[in-house]
Amino acid sequence: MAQPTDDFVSRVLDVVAAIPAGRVMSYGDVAAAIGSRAARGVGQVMAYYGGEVPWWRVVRADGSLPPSHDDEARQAYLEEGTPLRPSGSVDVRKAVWSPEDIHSPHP
DNA sequence: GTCGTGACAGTAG
DNA sequence: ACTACTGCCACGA
Repeated sequence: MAQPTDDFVSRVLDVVAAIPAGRVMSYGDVAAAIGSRAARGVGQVMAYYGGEVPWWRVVRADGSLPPSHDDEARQAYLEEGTPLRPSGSVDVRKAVWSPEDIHSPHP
């Protein structure tokens, strides 16, 4: 049954799973991509179902990594080649991705 | 059925 | 730079 959980979760997982390697999306961006502002809801979905999607490609609006998993995420960025900043965060300026950017104007 | 909490965002002071 | 409030969603007690 399409409970509110499965519906919201399905959309979040779908968007997160659609993020290509080397790119990242902020919680608010993911929420906006599914037509909601539940940045918090997205984080909750990650906490419960994040094991099924590249949660490390989801970062905070300022590019900061999750306080509890920044170490894992940072390692993944090195493997994916995500633009990192000397501050230890992601260069959101270049790594921010959007479902409409699938065309990738220019790498 | 209400309250509190959490991998958040944005604005205001 | 910081804290505080609000908005949104789901889960646990």
